[in-house]
Amino acid sequence: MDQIDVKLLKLLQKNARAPVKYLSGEVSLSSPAVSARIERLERQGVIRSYTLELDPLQLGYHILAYIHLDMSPAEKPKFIPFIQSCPNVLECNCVTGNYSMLIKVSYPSTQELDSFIGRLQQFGKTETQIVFSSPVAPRGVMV
Amino acid sequence: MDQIDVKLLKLLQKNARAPVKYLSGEVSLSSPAVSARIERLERQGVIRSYTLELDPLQLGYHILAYIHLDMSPAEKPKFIPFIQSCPNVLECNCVTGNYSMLIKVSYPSTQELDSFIGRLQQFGKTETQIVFSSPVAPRGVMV
DNA sequence: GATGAAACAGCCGAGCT
DNA sequence: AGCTCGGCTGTTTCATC
Repeated sequence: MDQIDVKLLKLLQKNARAPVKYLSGEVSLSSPAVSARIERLERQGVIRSYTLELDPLQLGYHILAYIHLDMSPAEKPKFIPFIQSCPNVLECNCVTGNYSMLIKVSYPSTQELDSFIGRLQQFGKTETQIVFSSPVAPRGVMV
Repeated sequence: MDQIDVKLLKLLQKNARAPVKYLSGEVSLSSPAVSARIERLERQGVIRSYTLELDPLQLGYHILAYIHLDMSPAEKPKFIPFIQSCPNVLECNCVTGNYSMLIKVSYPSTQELDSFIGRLQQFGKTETQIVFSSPVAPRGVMV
């Protein structure tokens, strides 16, 4: 992991479909050399995957919310498979503090969100925060 | 936006570098037809960008945390530019409830996190939750 | 939206430093 | 041993139907 790797990651983060030829010009290396570096970063697992950033609104997801769930540890074995099977769950984190789970969800309307919260309450007490705006839109770590 | 568009988005979400030829086979269309659809989705803004999913740990980011910030609305004009200029801020949302801002950050260690929280406190009261584990790792909306 | 042709990029070899 | 330059294959894109 040297400075050239970092630069390649930055460039690919901006556009994951950037041609190797373009990248090689930016870092002043040959195409095969860049190819080999990218392949290594993939093998090492630094690059987990190439993915899309989509517009939730255009896909009909108008409601973004964070749900805090206060759950007893005994529920966890049941909770984990459940939460992983929910397609609208964008993120679920086990965190410090009273509300032990922090869940990020996206739904077409508050109606579906409410229904989901209802199902969540079998695991514990919830507290929901609706997102109004995002001064910093979700993004990956900066390399 | 028909079912073919949805399928293309799903495939690209799994691998944004998938060749058009492969995609065209999956949806039983010709390459130019698929190319045109992708181009349209880009123009419409459904596809915001092609990006990478990176491993934060391999990049030295060992601490992931959510910070709740209780800020008076008067501070907002100063706060927004500040938070947008912080490279370690992965996300910043304006939410309902007392703690009006929910900020997701990533730092190499608790030391840097603590220093950041110190700077945040000029804007209001904070409450921090460290992430232990992520049963559902951050992901985009499912199409 | 499909087909065929041209341009382009990516891959793999050989030669070089 | 690693990098750079060459040719070859496969993919993308454009014009036409």
